[in-house]
Amino acid sequence: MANLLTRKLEAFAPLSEADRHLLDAVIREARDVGSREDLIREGDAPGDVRLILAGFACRYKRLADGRRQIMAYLVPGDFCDLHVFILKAMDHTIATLSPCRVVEIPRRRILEMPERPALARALWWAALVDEATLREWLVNIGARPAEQRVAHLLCELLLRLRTVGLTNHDSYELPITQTELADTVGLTNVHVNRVLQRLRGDGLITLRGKHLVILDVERLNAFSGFTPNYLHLAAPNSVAEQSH
Amino acid sequence: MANLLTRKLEAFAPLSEADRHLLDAVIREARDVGSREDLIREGDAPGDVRLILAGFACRYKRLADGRRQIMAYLVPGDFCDLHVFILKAMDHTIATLSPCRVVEIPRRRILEMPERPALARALWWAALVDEATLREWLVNIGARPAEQRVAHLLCELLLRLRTVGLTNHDSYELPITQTELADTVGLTNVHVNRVLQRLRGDGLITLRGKHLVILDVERLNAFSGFTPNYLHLAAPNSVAEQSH
DNA sequence: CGTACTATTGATAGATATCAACGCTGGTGG
DNA sequence: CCACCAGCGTTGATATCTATCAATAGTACG
Repeated sequence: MANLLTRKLEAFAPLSEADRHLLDAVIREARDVGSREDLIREGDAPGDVRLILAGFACRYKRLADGRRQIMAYLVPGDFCDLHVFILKAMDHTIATLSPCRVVEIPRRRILEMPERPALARALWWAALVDEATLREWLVNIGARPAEQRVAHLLCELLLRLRTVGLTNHDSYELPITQTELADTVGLTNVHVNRVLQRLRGDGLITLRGKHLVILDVERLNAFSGFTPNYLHLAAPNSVAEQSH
Repeated sequence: MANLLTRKLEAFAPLSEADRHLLDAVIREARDVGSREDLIREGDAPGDVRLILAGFACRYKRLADGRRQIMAYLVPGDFCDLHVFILKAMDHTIATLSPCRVVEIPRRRILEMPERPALARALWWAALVDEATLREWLVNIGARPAEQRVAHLLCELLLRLRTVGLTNHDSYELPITQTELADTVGLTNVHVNRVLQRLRGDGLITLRGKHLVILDVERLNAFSGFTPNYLHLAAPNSVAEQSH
């Protein structure tokens, strides 16, 4: 299996053999983290750069009334905090949603990237896509009704997971609870439950346990208003399918 | 009057005399743009870097049903697109909300920044703060009820405008329509209108025309759950007051 | 002094949250 | 291996919030 990270970064532009080797080296010393553990907390000083190799993690904030808002999903190939080390304190918490495999990359590894222009650009790209995704989530929560909101999220995840080879045709594993889904789209767990039932009823998806199948991608895209432009993928059609 | 941009960047860390001169030079050739003009549109290729010197602008996306979501306010001292030139196409539109004064900074000016570490770090910081603000907006829209939502926005703007010297005690000019406010917090213009009335009725603010007065900052902060940590300001108390 | 936004108000509809309960499942300890 | 427990998904009834629709009143501006 190809290195997950190179695979993702090459969705932007090809890398040299040397760059790929460097990325391989970076990924060696991963560790496993259990489900629902905080990786770094709001207020902590940012340390090394973390990269998710397997599992789902998220960024979130908790409000005074106990409500929590998930602001990003981190899926395999995503960096937790590529550039934050400039800042003195984290302004949000990062936690696993499922069991995860995580690498910690020494800060200096990242700092020496400028010597490798293609790699540096690829990391830039990754950071810009993260930000663009955040903007799209804002649109999603701010302007779309409940059903299109969760549908949109499912469409986005299909593409993101596909670029790292974690889809099987139009299905993937979504190791997330309905309550967590609710915290990400700004709805109640009860309401999310009903929304999912309606999406199932409309023949758009199948979701049993943690296994999601999108029955008609075109229709789900159209329904939710999903357009992948904000993911800034180089060649939308060139991504190969691969089951884990 | 001190250079607005240096003033903002020094909210992160002091700059050298040379750096400040460079920023002064960058700002010379500004142009005026009318209200409600698009500066760059979704789909366009990013060009030079733009910086707002006066007035309010915003990032927004428009959905198929005509609804629009504003994803960021750009106030004086804010960059429109610091690093996007890596990408091939804009994924959102940037437009003025009021008459604005804008500089276009040649891309190469930005690219030579790495030779000035303090400056480079300051620009990094600005970009990270933009992203952190975006996250906070997501929390705002996703998890806070209507009144706290708009209250929170007003609290944020007070601080952001203060760091560039555009506040007068606890008041500032908010050259924005209620409908635009509605498009940013994900509510209806009618509802925003009622929310504002309640905030007025509770003695929290005064808003006549475009002039906003926050009557009790502490209370508004507490009410809306505002904490400025995500703005990553170096010295919260050291900012001087200055009326325009 | 019209004209066109913008702000405001009232009445009503619709969406989403809240509250409460129940069944299912997977894991865990006896 | 079974009994228990806790978390998760599901359902129903109801309350609350926010949107919609429609109209009127300010306000700015040519």
